[in-house]
Amino acid sequence: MSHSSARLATQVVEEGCPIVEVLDHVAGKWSIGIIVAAAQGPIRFTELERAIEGISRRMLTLTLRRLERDGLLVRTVYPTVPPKVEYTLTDMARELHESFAALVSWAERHRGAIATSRAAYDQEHGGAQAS
Amino acid sequence: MSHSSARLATQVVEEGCPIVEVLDHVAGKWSIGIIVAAAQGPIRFTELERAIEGISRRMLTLTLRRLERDGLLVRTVYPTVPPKVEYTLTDMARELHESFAALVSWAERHRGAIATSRAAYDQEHGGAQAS
DNA sequence: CCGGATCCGATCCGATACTG
DNA sequence: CAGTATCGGATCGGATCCGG
Repeated sequence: MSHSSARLATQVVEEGCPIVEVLDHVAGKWSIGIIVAAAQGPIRFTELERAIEGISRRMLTLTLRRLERDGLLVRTVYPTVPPKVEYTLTDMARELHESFAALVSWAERHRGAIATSRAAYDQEHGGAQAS
Repeated sequence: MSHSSARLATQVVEEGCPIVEVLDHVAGKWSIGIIVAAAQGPIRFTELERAIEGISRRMLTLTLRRLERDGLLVRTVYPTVPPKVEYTLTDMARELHESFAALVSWAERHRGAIATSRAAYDQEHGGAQAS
């Protein structure tokens, strides 16, 4: 039937509705970078700040808080002077990291094709379009 | 050395910088839903609109245009009355869909734990926090 | 070193109305 | 059916200043 694909899509996406909410958190602008950067082991605030390069202190803090709240990151404070804070991925987050690695791999493999496609699209739809 | 993890993180994320730009497009609020919904075959505009349920016509159009521009979707117009437009995933997008499926699977498996973690976090950090 | 608080411009996105 | 156009609120995100 011609409906079958639409019905199936409906099911998939409706089931996914709370999922989308989860993914929106996780797919925030900086979340992927943080999780990738933290994947090799505990990492400090300043290390993250320099590692991601482009992130502001504000967004780093906010994103860390959200990831901590979602149970993806554990925050450990060492009461030393100067203070030292380490962020560690939870098991849940390490699983997620594997999917992210696949995503990053995909982006690397196809970003050339994507750029080409964009250029072609922009040229045939009035050359002045934004990113 | 204690630097090694930070150095590695820096490398990974800096290489990923143009990648983040790509992923930002792809990880837009509705992109995943559209790609998942279109994964089983060509799908029409209205079918998408009903399948995703929560998306506005405006956002559907904008997201479709962006995905088309990025070369993830092919738009086919049948000059009939009433008009009929079908959207089809490209091979590149079908690859991406596999990663998305893994992501969705992750979100399904862990959304309970995430909700629990959030509740705990909110309780011990002044109960009134937003989503 | 690791943040929190505030201001403010940029952007996203939904609601609504109109079209071929 | 498949869009486009415009408005206005909400949210994002950078800059800056302050504190433990």
